[in-house]
Amino acid sequence: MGLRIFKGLETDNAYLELKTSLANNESVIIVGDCEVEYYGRASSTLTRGERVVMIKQDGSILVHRPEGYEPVNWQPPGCLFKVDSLNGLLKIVATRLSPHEVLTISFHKVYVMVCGRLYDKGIFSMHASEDEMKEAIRLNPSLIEEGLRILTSEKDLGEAGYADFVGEDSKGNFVVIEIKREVAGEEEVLQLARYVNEAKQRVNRPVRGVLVAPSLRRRGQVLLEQLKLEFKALTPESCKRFLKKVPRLSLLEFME
Amino acid sequence: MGLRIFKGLETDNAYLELKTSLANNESVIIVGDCEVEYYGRASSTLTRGERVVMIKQDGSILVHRPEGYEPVNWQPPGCLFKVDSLNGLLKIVATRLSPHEVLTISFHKVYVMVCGRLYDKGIFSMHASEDEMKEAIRLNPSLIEEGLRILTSEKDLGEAGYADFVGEDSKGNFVVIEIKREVAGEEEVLQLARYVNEAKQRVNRPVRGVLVAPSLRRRGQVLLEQLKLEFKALTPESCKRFLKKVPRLSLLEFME
DNA sequence: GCCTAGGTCCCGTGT
DNA sequence: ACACGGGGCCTAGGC
Repeated sequence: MGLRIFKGLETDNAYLELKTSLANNESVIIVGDCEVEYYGRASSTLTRGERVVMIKQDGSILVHRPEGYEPVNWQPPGCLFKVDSLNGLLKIVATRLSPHEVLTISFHKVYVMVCGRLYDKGIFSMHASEDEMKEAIRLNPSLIEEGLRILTSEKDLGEAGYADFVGEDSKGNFVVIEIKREVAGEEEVLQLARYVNEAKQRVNRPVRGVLVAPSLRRRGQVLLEQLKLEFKALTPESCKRFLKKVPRLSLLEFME
Repeated sequence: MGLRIFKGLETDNAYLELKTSLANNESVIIVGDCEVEYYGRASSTLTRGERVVMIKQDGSILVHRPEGYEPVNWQPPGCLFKVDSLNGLLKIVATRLSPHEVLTISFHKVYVMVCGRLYDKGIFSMHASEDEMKEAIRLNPSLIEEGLRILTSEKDLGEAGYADFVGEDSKGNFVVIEIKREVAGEEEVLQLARYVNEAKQRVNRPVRGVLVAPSLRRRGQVLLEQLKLEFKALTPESCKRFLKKVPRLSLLEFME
């Protein structure tokens, strides 16, 4: 690791180092006293204060205040950087082309600057998402109801969108299934209703619609009853527990 | 500024410094080689790689890979930290109480560590959001239609939620107005429909519903027609241009 | 480019 | 605590 670390740099020296770093596509962290302006979909100003600015190798940039999860200002990956040194200020202009947005950071003081390429080939894997619920249901449709058979996943229903699953119940009814990892509401019921209506026009037999989620909000319950749809409570945790018990294909194999 | 900066610390020394920093409620930035685990609403693992970890004064923590706008793992403000040094590893455990979630970061190597309190009393101000559209419309309802009068803003419509505005047109009809800063869709039409239905039960005269947004998606258009609601195209930019021309009260004065 | 759908979304606000 | 609405949301996938 060849990180270059600078303490208490004058802004004009910081400018030179930063220019080199950006030319070499390095990551840069700057801690210092700055002000920030943004113009684009919205616009904002932030007066002077001490912050952490992170520039990443993919052309993203974040301005972090000493509190809060979110960056106060930022630019997503792929933006263009221009740096300048004038009147004792280190100026960083990060421009995004589409939509056209400009972020300008002006450092009055640079306390610390860390420059260097970071090597990260680590593998990130996530679990207990909607995908895991889908896999569990595919392997064991009786998690939703006894006798259910899954026919297709991610069924294209044209204008209506994509149903998570379509299947068939023990009585031969067509079943459209929409799965949510979290508590569902009106929006999710409406989504299912679209799929069911579309399916009714395509299938020459009774069509049921089942919303699968950990729970359903009051408004969603009202709409669900009006539209004569059904709800089945199921949590990602219970799906995960089920998957643990079953020797199974990997998610990747499932996807192909 | 009294930032403490450490290069190439052994993990056990990093542990001691980090413990002191957290006890003093300082911000900490660590650049190093680490692995990460998360368990909570979902769960994830991330194998070894070089990353930037930021701990903030409000108890939030972010793990940033060298690419991407978003942190790969994180914990929002208010979490509890526990640090440990064992087997040559610096271990940081950040726990959130509700929902119960645990983030564990294990550093194999610490390249740089920066510790210190940051002072940021800067003032952040945002413009051209939905609020600015509302203010422009309030000052000049004819941006929506000639002869419109605004009666109240944020009218409480009980179960149905809050309409952005209610007003009265030149023919004495009651008008419910929903404003969106961005392209609107089905969801926004549905929201307006709720407000209109609620208003109809409360007002003893014809009720119109107008959705105001830069544009309306196809699906939204269909639903809008079905529900006999109306759409008026208006962009935040045009509202901003209007506001610039008018000497006006501040947003704060408007809010009271 | 637009549109759809999801997220450990986060965040404020109100009940 | 839950629910609802908003965000410069961001991100990924399809067309």
